[in-house]
Amino acid sequence: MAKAKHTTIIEFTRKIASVNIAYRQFIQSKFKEHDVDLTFEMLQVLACLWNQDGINQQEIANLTVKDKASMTYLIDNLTKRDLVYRQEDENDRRNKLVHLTSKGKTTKAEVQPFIDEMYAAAGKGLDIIELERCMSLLQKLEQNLKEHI
Amino acid sequence: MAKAKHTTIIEFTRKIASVNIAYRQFIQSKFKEHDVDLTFEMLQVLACLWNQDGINQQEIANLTVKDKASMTYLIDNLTKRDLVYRQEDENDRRNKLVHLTSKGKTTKAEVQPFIDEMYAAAGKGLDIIELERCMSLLQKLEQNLKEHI
DNA sequence: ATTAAATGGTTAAATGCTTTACTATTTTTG
DNA sequence: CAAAAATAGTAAAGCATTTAACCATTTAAT
Repeated sequence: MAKAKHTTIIEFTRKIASVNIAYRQFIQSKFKEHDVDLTFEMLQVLACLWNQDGINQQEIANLTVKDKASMTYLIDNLTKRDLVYRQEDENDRRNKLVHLTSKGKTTKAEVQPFIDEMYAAAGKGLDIIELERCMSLLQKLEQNLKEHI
Repeated sequence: MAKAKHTTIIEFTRKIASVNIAYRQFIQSKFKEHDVDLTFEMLQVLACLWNQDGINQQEIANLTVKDKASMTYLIDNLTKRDLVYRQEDENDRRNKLVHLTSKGKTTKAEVQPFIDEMYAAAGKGLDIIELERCMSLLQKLEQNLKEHI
């Protein structure tokens, strides 16, 4: 690979990591400011359920790009906080369906504004066409990495 | 914000997270395949030192986009494995300069090929101009998030 | 010059991630 | 149908991250 391109890829990789961290810090900072006692990961899980309640742990893991073992741990913690509960799936007893408690449901009203704010802030001044072009490049890059493992 | 754009940003955000994970899994998979007993995070630190030995912990933290507390922990772990050692900076005694041991240096030859392979795989078929355009969009997005915290 | 502020590092606690091994259940295959 | 493979979830151990409080040292302000 040409030196210039190699250097560009290295910078690009670092930028992806730092953007990822910026998202996380945005939410953590808003939550701290407003005394919301939730981690970024818990929020990711809750957001899936606000969109569709009663999906199973593996489905949540896929949506949040996490491991099923991490998901067990996260659902445990959310259960301790009385935000969700597990229910066995009668149609396929391997599955545990995850449901929001009433507290889990009301939490949405409390935190959704911060999520909307995050997306609004992130996209400020960005062109949707550019975003889509960039996303398709990211898609190719991800596919490249997965193909060469 | 228009609905289409909001949806695009949400997808975009998820794609950034999944690309980040793809990088990590690429390295973890190569390391496992070749019995290299290093985590992704340890590699990030070592790669900084292979590039420039003897920088301080905060500099490594900045380069790897990590917290200084995480850095203390990582340097502790790398020290236990006899890959690096700390040295007090005589010019500014707040700093600890981190140096590679001889084992830390020889590890580079073992591992650098996988890193090069990762960047080569990632960039395959991608245009450098596109990469730079995408990177500048990511830069704006990151700046947006930081400004609205 | 002295005080206040900033910087670099450490520690501890709580949370999260990853790997491996394991159980239970369902689906595929021969 | 029975054996094998795949899928969903759990558990434990080791590693990583975040926050907050805390030192030590250096720099800035007056």
